[in-house]
Amino acid sequence: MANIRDLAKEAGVSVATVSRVLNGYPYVSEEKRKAVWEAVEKLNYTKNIQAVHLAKGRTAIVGVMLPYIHHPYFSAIMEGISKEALRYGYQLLLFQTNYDVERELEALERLRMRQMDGLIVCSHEVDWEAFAAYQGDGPIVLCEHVGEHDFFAVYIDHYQAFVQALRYLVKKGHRRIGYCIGRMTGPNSQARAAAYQDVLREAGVIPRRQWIFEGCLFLEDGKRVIEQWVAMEERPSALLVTSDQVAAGIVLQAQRIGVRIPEELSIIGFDNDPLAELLGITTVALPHFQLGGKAFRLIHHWLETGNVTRKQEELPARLLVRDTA
Amino acid sequence: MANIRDLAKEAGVSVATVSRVLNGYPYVSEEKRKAVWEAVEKLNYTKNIQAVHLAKGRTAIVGVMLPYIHHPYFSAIMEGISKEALRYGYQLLLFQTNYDVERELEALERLRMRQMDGLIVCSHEVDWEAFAAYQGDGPIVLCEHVGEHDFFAVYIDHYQAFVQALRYLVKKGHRRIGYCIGRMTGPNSQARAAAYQDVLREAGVIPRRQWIFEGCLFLEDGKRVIEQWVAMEERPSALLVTSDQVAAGIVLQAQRIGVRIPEELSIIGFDNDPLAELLGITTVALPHFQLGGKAFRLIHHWLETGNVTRKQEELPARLLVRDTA
DNA sequence: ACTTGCCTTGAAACGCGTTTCATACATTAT
DNA sequence: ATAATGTATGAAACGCGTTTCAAGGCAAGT
Repeated sequence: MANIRDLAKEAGVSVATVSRVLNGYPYVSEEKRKAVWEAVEKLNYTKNIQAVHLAKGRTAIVGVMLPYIHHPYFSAIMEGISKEALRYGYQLLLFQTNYDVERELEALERLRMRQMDGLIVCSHEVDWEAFAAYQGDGPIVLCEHVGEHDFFAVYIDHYQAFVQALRYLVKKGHRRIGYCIGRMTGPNSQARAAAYQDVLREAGVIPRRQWIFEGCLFLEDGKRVIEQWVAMEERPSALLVTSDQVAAGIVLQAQRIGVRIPEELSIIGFDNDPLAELLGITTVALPHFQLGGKAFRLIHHWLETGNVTRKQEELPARLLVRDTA
Repeated sequence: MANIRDLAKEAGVSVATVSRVLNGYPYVSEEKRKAVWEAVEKLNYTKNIQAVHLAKGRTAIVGVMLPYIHHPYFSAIMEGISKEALRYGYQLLLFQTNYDVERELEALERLRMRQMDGLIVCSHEVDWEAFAAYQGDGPIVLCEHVGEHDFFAVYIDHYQAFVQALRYLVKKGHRRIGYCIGRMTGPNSQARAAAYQDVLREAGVIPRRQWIFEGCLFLEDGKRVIEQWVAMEERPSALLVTSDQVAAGIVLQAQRIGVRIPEELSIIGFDNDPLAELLGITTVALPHFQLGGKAFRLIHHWLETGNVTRKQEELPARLLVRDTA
């Protein structure tokens, strides 16, 4: 593989001049410019991007940490990130963590090793101190509510979103309300748990632990939930379901086994997945795609200018009433 | 940021010795080894991975080219790739192309620039010559049927899969058969088109151009298809739908607008998405996850050993008869 | 005629970890 | 005692593009 020095020799100029030509800098005579391009052609030269990265000290790569890519929620955020990254000529490095703390730390470690210029965290399990420890190593932007923690983030106010949906159910007369969630830890989940406690207390209802269904991420989980629900002695009359995929699973399986929705069980999903629309599922619409886009733009702006105006940005969620609640 | 020379000075050894310690090579006295680790601690040193990449000439990064990540088909392949990549300590660089030839070429160009050690192509639009032109720049593995073309690939035989499903429909008495597909170009699509021609001709039926629905990728497209179907004068009695997402869209919308499936219209999906299972959609199960895993293992083996035993590997597809056909 | 300023150009340093090669000493085999 | 091995260690080269700095040339300004 030819390198820049071979080019210089071939074109009869210095490496500095070659570099200038290759990068389109001014102050090179037309004659030498031509000679360099001819050498490029002749030697079939291509830049070694690794050398560029080392020399420049930056890579134009942003890392994306997420638990699973094969989930509409995360792939939608990713799509949003990806679109913007493309626009600004950045590459994306994927860190699929499966919520394994080891892997999350590995991603942070890679930031510190300068494998990428910044990191977007879609969701995490590792504690806040870990992020704090890597703050000096490059921009980190979260796609989750960070509360009191001093991080850069673009997020949906899941507390408010949950409150909104819960109040709607309460107003409709529901008192036995439960919810389905992916996991109990994580900032989004905790905000939701808080909202659940608060609204139910406000309505004078005692929240029940067994009305919270954990591990609800995929369609199949919805099937499981409705089957558990059927087997319960005291059943909730309404469920908030933090993923439309799961909500769809519930609705479809309910239909199969003859549970009437919303008469016997009201369902409010989250995301506004096309599936929810098609099934007429009442849902809280969340702007995942924009979330990803904004997260990228935030980190990009940070990288390019070195400073950021807003540390945090909140995106709206809105309840779309359809047929299931 | 401290570098390896600072470490050497601090520990009172040479850079070569530091490198040996950092990489766990033998032939370093316990004493110096300790001194180096202490210096690492004291100076809070971390390797600059860019320098490692340049020095080693490899990055342990594999690129993945796909049109959209926000689609179950591709995100499932990605998940398979990702799982294996993690296992072997590789990073993944995402190239989302949207089937834009420019972007596909950009990915290939990055391979040539050595941004990554190899490239996995999940689906592409660019012509075969383009790939051929980059063959010397690193391992390229396709996740599509490559036919006569001399590339490395792991794929599902879509011709056979289509034949299988079509013959089933023919045997069931269908003569007016159509299909839904993402796009007409691309090797998988062409294999399917060929199968469609062949089986219909074999059954003595004339294939009709208007019974082929293009641009079918997402759930919403299914909705569109069934609406078009209703408006047709001569309707097919059965549709092969190359994505369960689309098939689900068809089935659900059909249910809404009162089209009886399979009585009025039989549907066979592809993928065996959980959604298909839940909806009882007859489908051709495709092992996407394994496909991704095998693609990664193939490229990995190639990278590590420099040679490959098999150039191509075929994965099976099998028809799962459920309720819609 | 002389200063100021812009255009061109190249040598050399820089970013930083890896690897090769030579050297020096301590063992073990003959 | 001598040759043959093995262990330990550092200097220097290497991978390769970018960037700084100094210098020479030339035209416009005074």
